[in-house]
Amino acid sequence: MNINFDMKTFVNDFENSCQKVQKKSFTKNQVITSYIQKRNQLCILISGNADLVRYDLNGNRTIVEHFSQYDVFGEVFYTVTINNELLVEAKEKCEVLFYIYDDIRQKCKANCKFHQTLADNLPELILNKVTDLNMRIELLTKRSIRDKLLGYFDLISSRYLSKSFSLPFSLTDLADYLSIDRSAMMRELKLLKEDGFIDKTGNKITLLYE
Amino acid sequence: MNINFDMKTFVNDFENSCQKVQKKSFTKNQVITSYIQKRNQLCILISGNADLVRYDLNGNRTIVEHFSQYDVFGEVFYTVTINNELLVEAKEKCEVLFYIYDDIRQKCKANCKFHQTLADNLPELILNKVTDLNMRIELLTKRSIRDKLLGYFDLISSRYLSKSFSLPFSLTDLADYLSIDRSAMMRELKLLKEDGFIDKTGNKITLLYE
DNA sequence: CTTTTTCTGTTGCAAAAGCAACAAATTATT
DNA sequence: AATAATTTGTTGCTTTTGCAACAGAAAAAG
Repeated sequence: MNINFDMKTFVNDFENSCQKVQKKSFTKNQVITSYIQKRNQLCILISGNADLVRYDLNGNRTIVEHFSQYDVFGEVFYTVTINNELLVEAKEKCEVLFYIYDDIRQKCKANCKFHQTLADNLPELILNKVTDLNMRIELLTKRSIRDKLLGYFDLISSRYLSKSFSLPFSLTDLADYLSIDRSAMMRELKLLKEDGFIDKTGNKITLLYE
Repeated sequence: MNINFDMKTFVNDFENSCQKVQKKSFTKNQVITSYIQKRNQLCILISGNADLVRYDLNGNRTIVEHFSQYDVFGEVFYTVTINNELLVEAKEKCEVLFYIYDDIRQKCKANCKFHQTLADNLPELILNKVTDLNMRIELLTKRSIRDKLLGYFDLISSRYLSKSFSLPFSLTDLADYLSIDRSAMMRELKLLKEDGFIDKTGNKITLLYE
């Protein structure tokens, strides 16, 4: 991320933005946006957290991405296919800014600073998403449930700079995020405990290795 | 992609670029670049095709991405972790342009048009990568080998606008790309044939449904 | 043109993961 | 505070996937 760009300051300056940017609030379980056709929407999550969820034809649910404060999402990042339904669902009370991508790229007519700042920092913003997605791919390409779990725990651990952390997901959601069966995952968690790799109380995990 | 930006024209104009951009050639199986530390490298594949390959601690090989003409890759897109070795390997004779990302973003001192054009189109370039990665994630989150294969075939089919196509991979590589066991994949391909979903001769596939 | 190497196709067996079903615990709702 | 809904934890059984090994085909190298 460009060191001159601070999302917090940027977002707090919303009052000075132009009319084209919309700010909306959502309550738990509400659909923030659905990816249906090319709408060129770019969204910034100001508060709360939300999931990008896909429901496929077999009825499987996948949590494609998990968003928390200042994460960026929206249909610009996606080539929508016919076989799935893609929704961003609020997991709790959320506030979201909605942009039209073209207003960022092809210069907002109002020529406002708010759009301009975002345009200037767009490459880094999207680049961050690329590295996130690459980490996600690294997780998904792991061959066993055990490796997926340990890989995910390592990620969270290094993010929180601690061997002990609470999962940002329910265990049910974690299984949908790692794209594995929940009961098989529970079994593996138990084995990881028994084998002395982790400690687990509720959704609090402690890594016992390294 | 911005309609004003044509990668082919851009790349052919290389002779007029500044000194900072390097053009290198590679032969089959050579390592084009390895992702080791933050080197802020951005590369454009001018000709040939190459794979981004990861070797993990268990000795598993994963083809993280497959690159063909005008694809963009490099360490800027990756937060490198300790547990893997990431290499871009030429699958055949390749020509590659090497940029330093900072020269694109923080304006090349020579102020050359070549860097500037890329800077202007950087968001779309990176955005294309995001949508590619999202498609990749969609494949990897499929729950069975069968669904991964069919999902991949659909992708190629829609890219070539034909129900019949040659795979851009060897079957060995395809398994590493889908992150599944090769022999299990071969078995599933046979079943797909027997069940009348596909026809297959060598690495030429024909989809028999829809 | 011959040899070496890599890739394909196949199989039996073992291990891992998925499915279904249920009780207990926890969290939401009225 | 009582009830409903969701999540957690568990298990037996089934299915899928992975592993290992090998022969034949194809491709690359000498």
